[in-house]
Amino acid sequence: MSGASGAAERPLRADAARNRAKLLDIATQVFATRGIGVPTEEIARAAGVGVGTLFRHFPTKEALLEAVMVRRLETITAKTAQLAAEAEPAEAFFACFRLVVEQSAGKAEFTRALAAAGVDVHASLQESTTVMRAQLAELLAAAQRAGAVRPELGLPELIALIVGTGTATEQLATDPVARERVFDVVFGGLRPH
Amino acid sequence: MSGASGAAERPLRADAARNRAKLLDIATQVFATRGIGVPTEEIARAAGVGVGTLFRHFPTKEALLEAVMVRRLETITAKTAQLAAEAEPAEAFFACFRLVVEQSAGKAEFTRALAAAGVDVHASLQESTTVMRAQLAELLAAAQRAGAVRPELGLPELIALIVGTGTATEQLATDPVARERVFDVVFGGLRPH
Amino acid sequence: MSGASGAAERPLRADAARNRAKLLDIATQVFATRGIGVPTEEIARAAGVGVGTLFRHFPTKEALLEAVMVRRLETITAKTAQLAAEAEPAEAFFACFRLVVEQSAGKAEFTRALAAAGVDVHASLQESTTVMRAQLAELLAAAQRAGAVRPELGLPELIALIVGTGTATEQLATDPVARERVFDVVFGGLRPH
Amino acid sequence: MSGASGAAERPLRADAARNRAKLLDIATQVFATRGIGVPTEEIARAAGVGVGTLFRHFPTKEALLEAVMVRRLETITAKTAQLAAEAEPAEAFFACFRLVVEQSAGKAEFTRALAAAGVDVHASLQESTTVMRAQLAELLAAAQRAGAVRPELGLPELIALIVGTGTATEQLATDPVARERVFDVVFGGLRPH
DNA sequence: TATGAATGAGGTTTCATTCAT
DNA sequence: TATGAATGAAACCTCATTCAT
Repeated sequence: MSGASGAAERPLRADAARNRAKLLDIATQVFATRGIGVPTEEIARAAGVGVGTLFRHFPTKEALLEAVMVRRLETITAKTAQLAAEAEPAEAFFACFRLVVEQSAGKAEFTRALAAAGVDVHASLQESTTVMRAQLAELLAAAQRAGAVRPELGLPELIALIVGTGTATEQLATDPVARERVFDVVFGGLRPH
Repeated sequence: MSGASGAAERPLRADAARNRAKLLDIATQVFATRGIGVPTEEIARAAGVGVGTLFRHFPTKEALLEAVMVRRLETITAKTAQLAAEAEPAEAFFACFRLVVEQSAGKAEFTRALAAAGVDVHASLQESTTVMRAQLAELLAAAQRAGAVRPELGLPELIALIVGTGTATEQLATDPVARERVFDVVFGGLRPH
Repeated sequence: MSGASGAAERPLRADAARNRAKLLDIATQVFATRGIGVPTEEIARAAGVGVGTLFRHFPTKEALLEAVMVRRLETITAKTAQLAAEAEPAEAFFACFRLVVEQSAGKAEFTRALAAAGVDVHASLQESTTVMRAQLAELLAAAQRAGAVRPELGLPELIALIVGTGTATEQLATDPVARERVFDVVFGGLRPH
Repeated sequence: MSGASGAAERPLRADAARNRAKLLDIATQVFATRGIGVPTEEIARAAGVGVGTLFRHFPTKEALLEAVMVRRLETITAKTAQLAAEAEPAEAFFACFRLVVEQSAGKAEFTRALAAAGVDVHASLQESTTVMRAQLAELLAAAQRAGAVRPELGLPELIALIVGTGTATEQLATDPVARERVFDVVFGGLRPH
């Protein structure tokens, strides 16, 4: 398991890899803060490369967006797996819920794309979301068996709640205390009544 | 009560008024179903008028969007006021929460605009949101006095939760049962532990 | 037969019609002299309108090209029909051959497009070429019955020869005498040996 | 034979020479089948080398095109010289006419470039065409002296007819019989009436 | 020397907004 | 006043050519 999940087809030259990474980083950030409407050229400029380079790496704006989302999902899934392995079911469930929410927070469009996940995505993205869904399903089931979460809750609702909580906390970016109270409410509601 | 909230400058000829109303109706619907990215021309065509007419009534695309939101907010505020007057504090609070969520549901862009409410809106929208915020603040306070809602919850969190719940239910559009479970969770969490 | 062949779907405002015509004229000329590679914007500028106007009338560069060709074909077919009606079979055949060649002369790309006629064209162009082919077939048959043209010649060869003669005369643009000798050769070869 | 026609500046390493040859072969073929619009990169890929290598050998896309044409002309000139030496004037003339046409057939862009020959070409191409023109002039004169070709025909018309016949036969690629009839017509027309 | 990543000018097309009819 | 044609600033994307590896 030495190769990371993204496993490039060919080794990719050092500078090319650097550029690709830089582009993904910048795009993630720019899409998050300014929405997916930003001109491709601006992302290229922010990354310090020409448009041509961007389009060599991501042949389409949509492809760039997808790559951003895939990478983000992969990061989350990796952290989730770790958390799930290390903690008790109940603790793991809530920690992961918070993790996913926080990783997506501030990235409105991304959140929306995650929302559309089950619907019409391309192969690579499909794959990433499938992994994440499987993880969440497992965490949920374990937490329910442990009596820490309402037994009637299904996976779709869980995902909807995660996305919703992301939207909610996004608006409270400047007020950590209020954000914590939002988690209190949602987590409180998730526990058996 | 001749001067409605929008304060009409001049009486507006009958057909002009009809056009304006039609445009608002169509725009509400089109923005909701196809996103705010739709060409202005398409909205005009759907409303059966020329683009010129549209721009005569709303000097900017943004102005149209704002008008759509203002009208929606006004509708909601009116219904909220009615509910608040007719029901017990606790009942009124939850009914209004659900009302606002459902009125915004399926209108992702609108939800986001509502989210941005406290930040950078234009005068007319500012006014509408202020009214709504006042209503919600009152409902919240009353419900808390009645012991039906956690006492530590503030208005910002409440609004964030409404918006978040809107996002969440939006994704469960086809599954009313799941949607109801989302409300169960959120409402459960809102009550004192 | 009051309506011209092009029969606009809707009356089209006076200025719009003027612009459309101007664009077609300019495009015909520019494509002819500089090839189909010229930027669309240049055609718009030459016609004294903005790019937007060009694209309102012809939603695609290809559409513009097609329109240019259709109009040219229609002009030719009309003149051909007149010639065919007025002259004896032999005379008509050769006059039309020359007419088609000369109308296409100097328009290399157009000639090539005409060449591709039977192959992959869009509806409107298909229609125009079909008419022209029918005319040529009739002229050829009549001339052959009159003993003025080799009896074994088929329509495909005739068209190929027209296109080829067009290419040939195009190169002799500055030397009318030489061009006439090319016609002598081809016409001589067309007659029964 | 160290100084080949192109006058190699330096001996050129064996692999470099192989690459150059491969590039010319592939380019000839690709330009012929897909037009001169194909991206340079595609030609490089088809030849199994990087773009950099292509541009080392041919500093410009135009230079590559020119090299392709020069080589083609050289091939034709060589074959023409052989034919001219081996056959009677009349036979040689018609055989060479057909040869030139067929060597250019299916290479529309090339034909056009040949057509532009007398006009604005670069040195190396100029040279090649000059040789070919001299050969054709000689063949024509001999055939006219032998009474096999109309005496009034000049070199420009001959070249125009060759190019035109090339265009004509190109369109009949799938019908050898029709193509033969085109030659019958042109050859018939070339003979004294 | 060969490679292919990077560059960026330029091409086509869209769309908010203005203005002649 | 209503219409929809005209406008032109961008947006996305391609490709000849350069240059680091």
